Amino acid sequence: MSHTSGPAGPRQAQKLRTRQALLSASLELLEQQSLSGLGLRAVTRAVGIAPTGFYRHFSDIPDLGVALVEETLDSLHGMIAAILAETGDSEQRIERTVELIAHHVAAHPAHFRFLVRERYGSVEPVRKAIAAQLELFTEEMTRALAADEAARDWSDEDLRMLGGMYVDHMVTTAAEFLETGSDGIERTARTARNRLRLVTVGGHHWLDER
Amino acid sequence: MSHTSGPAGPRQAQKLRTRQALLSASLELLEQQSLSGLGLRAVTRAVGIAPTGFYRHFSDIPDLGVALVEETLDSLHGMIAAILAETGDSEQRIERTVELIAHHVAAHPAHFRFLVRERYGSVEPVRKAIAAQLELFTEEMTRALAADEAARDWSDEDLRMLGGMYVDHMVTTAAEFLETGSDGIERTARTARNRLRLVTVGGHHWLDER
DNA sequence: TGTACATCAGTGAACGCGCGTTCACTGATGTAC
DNA sequence: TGTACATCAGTGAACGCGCGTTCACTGATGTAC
Repeated sequence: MSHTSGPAGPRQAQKLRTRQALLSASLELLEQQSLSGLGLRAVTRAVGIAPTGFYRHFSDIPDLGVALVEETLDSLHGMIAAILAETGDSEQRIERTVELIAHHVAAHPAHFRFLVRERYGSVEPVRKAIAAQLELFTEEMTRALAADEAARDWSDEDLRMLGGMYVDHMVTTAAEFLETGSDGIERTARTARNRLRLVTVGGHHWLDER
Repeated sequence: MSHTSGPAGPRQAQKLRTRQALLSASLELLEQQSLSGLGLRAVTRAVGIAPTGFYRHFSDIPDLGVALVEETLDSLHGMIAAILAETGDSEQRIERTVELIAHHVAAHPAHFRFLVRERYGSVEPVRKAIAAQLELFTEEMTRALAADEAARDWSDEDLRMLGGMYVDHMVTTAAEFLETGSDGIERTARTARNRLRLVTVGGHHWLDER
């Protein structure tokens, strides 16, 4: 084995491909059911390997679930980075934020469905992994807020609360886009923008009323 | 059969008691797993009747789930009524609201766990039933907000958005209380109060910035 | 009130099915010399 | 480069188990007269 990554011959590469196939087949099956109802046999059947092959990659379904969290939250991370990169006045940023959420949800519906469903699901390791990742996003969001001069007199705790509200709002909005048929998208987007506006207005006057 | 309720002899009464036992045993089992993983045999075993007895009360597990939603959301309705009945200035109402949420969650943890877990769970009829009930709460909350003179110039849509934020906040806060060990309760409560304050401040200045 | 019949909540045996896991295996890939 | 041995991703048979559902049933409760 080399220092960090090990050899990467054809065998290793094939193993990775199979692992990836297991993950994406699972994600697809999870559009219709929750992780606790997903069977190892169903997953291997979808991929086209024998049931026992599963154990070469994961010890059980919760273990696969945790791996899915990591894959899935890369999606969300990309979205957050895109949102934070937006410039312009707050109204423009609000509009772009909601557009970006709608776009990312439409591009990766299975990722978001999994995230929303398992966030409070019954598989503890997965719940924990999601909570940890959302925690990281809150920190990232909070740092971005702290860099804004409008927040120079905010306490750390208040900034974190605000960052948490934005992250929560993103997840809630993503869930609403998933539930809404294509005809309700504009109504959902309008409500999402108004909620962001309300929070922003509250933020502008936060220090006045402390 | 009489006009509305039918006869209520010992047989009917016994049937109702068994039905109730099925519902509460299910709720207890659901603290550890999600509805899609709950088995009809596990439920009847917990109650002490034969598996086939289940069908005298429900056609399947999703059907029982929908009945659970109704029972569970009576809890939430009681909480909302108590919150709306609060008087005093907004700071006092915020404090009482968070206290009431903490108290109701501690008193009916299984109800809230079920609600939070199945809200975006994989059993469609249950998801639909929860969404419909939360919709009713949003309307109730919106009517209460509309009665407040501070909201006399708000549009219906904006009031509804605000009502939805309050309902969402309650559910989110309930979920947080459930996830938090007893040592984090005060921290969770403080964050919940601050979020309510932020939304309230935003509401006070909403019309200024329109 | 007493009798004869109807209802129906709960029973228990039986079924076929898909599940997770074990085990010894195969054969292509990797490695040491 | 060639050879001999090691590794290990994927196989396939077998297992015991709990599941949901069917069916004909029992016996207490309900009802008509």
